[in-house]
Amino acid sequence: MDRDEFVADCRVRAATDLFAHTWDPVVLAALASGPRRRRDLRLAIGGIRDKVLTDALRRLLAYGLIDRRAHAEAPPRVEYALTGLGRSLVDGPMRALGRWAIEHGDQLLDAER
Amino acid sequence: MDRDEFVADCRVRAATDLFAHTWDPVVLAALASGPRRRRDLRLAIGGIRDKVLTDALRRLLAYGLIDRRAHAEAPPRVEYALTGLGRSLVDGPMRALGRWAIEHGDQLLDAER
DNA sequence: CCGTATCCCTTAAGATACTG
DNA sequence: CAGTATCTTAAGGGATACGG
Repeated sequence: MDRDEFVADCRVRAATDLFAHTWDPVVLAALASGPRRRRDLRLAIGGIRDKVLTDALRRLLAYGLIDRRAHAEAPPRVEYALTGLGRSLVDGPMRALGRWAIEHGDQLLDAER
Repeated sequence: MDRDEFVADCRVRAATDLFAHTWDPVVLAALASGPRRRRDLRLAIGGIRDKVLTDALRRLLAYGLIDRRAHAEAPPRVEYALTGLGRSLVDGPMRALGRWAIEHGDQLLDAER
């Protein structure tokens, strides 16, 4: 991997932007263990607003990281799940980041925000 | 790694927040090949404003990911470098993210922004 | 249950100019 | 060279209420 691939206009930049929105990685993580209904998602995450969750889901759908399945029932049932692409992101880079956080997280001086 | 370690209030969340600011990972990447003076940093990155670079450097210093060395000379010389912690982040998770981006980046539908 | 519609507030980040 | 000082704009995210 060349150094310049890392700087400014590069594909790595596009990848880090996937984490630019606070809740997006959290939603991805909540889907790591399998498909989930919207409500379960919101409860599992905790502290997320409906609007914010909607925004996050929309972005992740647009990126092709998750997909949405609506079942025509009453009451309505909608499930979200990782796509293959989303799965590869979660199992690869996100897991690596998780391991790093567990190992080095306590060294972060100002990580509270 | 437990599932709950991944969701909402967890250390992974703290880690993803490190990528929440657009230019922070770019600056880290630009320091991957070794210490750099502020000016070189700005030129290597390209398209970054002085103020924005200052903001990014301040955050990274506060997080303990980089350090700053000012040499008492004329003209002034200031060098920034990765700390051990910063190095571990760049060589680990960021590199994993880079590999993922190179492999799967073209599948991102709306990654332009 | 699954969202949408507002309103508000804060902050990132761009643009421009200037100092030690 | 290495920053600081303002100003401005856009957008993320929180709070609350309502609609299909």
